[in-house]
Amino acid sequence: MGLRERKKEKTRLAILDAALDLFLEQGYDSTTVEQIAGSVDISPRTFFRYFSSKDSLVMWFHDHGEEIITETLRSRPPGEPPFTSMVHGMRAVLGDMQDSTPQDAERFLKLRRVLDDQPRLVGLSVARGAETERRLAAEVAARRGADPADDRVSHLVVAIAMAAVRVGFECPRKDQPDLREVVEQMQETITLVEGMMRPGWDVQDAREPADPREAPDA
Amino acid sequence: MGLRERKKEKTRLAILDAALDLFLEQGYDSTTVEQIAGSVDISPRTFFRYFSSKDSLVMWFHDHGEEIITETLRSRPPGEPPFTSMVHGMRAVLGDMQDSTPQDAERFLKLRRVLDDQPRLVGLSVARGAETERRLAAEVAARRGADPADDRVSHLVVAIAMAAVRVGFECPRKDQPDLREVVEQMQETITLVEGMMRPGWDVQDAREPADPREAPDA
DNA sequence: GTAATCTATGTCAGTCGCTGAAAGATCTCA
DNA sequence: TGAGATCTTTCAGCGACTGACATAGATTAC
Repeated sequence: MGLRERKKEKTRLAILDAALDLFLEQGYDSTTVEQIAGSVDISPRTFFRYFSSKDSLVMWFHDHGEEIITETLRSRPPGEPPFTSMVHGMRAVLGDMQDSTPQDAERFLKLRRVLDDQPRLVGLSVARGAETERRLAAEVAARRGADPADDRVSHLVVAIAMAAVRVGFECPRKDQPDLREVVEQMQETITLVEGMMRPGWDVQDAREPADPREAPDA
Repeated sequence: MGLRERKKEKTRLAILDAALDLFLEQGYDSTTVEQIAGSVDISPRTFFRYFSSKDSLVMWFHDHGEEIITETLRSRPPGEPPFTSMVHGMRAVLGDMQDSTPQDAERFLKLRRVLDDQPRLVGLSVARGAETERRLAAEVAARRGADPADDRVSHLVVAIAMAAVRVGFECPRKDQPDLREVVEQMQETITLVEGMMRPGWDVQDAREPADPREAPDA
């Protein structure tokens, strides 16, 4: 990897870090691209050469996650139930998070805080999720041998799985969770949704709101 | 209802119709607010008094649906399983669609076509869905007597239900379906997702595709 | 080591979405 | 009809984003 490449990567991360800090300081909307660019000494035009939009600053996590899930799907055994494969994909994402460098972990946590008081941005991430969903659904449909363009079951598999990840990501309400906690929360949510896939799943623990962990069957 | 009110409503619909037609003719991105305003003889500034953004032109359906679901949730018996309530809400939306005027039906179908070749816009709708989801989840959590701020099961109930509606909305690939067909598709999808909520739901009908590329393993 | 080349960056001008403020037009109602 | 509320337009301006062109720097060929 040449010196040039490394410099680019460095700039990229510098922009990201500067942006996250500014967002946390003064809010997403009141931070301009000009400011971000200014604080890493590049021109606004250059900013857009690194990130296609201000919004895309907050989507790198999503995009990375999508890659991992796609790879995982391709590597799962063909006969496996699609939802199970999706669950493996999601767990792979969580695994990747646990292996991440301290710097990456910090970025992730900052991102979470930014998204936390800006529901619109979560929305954007979800928005990109809609496209992701089509791609992943095609992937899943291919595995099931169904028509990729018109297989609602595949779409639903993906949509439900992604919903679970998102809910897990959003839910921890503690203000300064550490990475491990967030990952655990997400893991629990995935487990939760796995357990839901049977009749009555949504009643089950409504009877006992005090204690979330309860016997799996009534 | 005064003359003023009626005139406003008329303008609103005129804008909507003009916009939908322009979007279909020349694409969403290459249609400017100036053009839309021009074709109904109002100033661009006035456009923004009727619709808070260009994007919001494409969200009226979503917003309307959210209202109906919220109302429905409030009117369901307290003991009912939350997912069942959500299903009632979604069916209410479909019912409302069937009762809509021919003009509204046409608008809906045009909207569908616009969204069809602009995944980003579906995304936007979904994006707003994220906020909707928080509201509805709070509603559901209240019904379950759980903490509205931190109840993942409620979030999941809503997220999964909305995913189903969205998938049903997106999936019909026929280019010129009529309203009845779309509604039926959505209905089927809802039914489908109801049936999924048990172990193995995602394997189940993988056994009977027309062309079983894979043998269901043991 | 110098020249040729490639690529990242900066500058500039311009489009589009969107907003606040102030002035003008229109409707409503006493 | 006149007073007051409400709707619309005009205008000036911000911020995101883009294309075109020029420049500075790194890379490669000689």
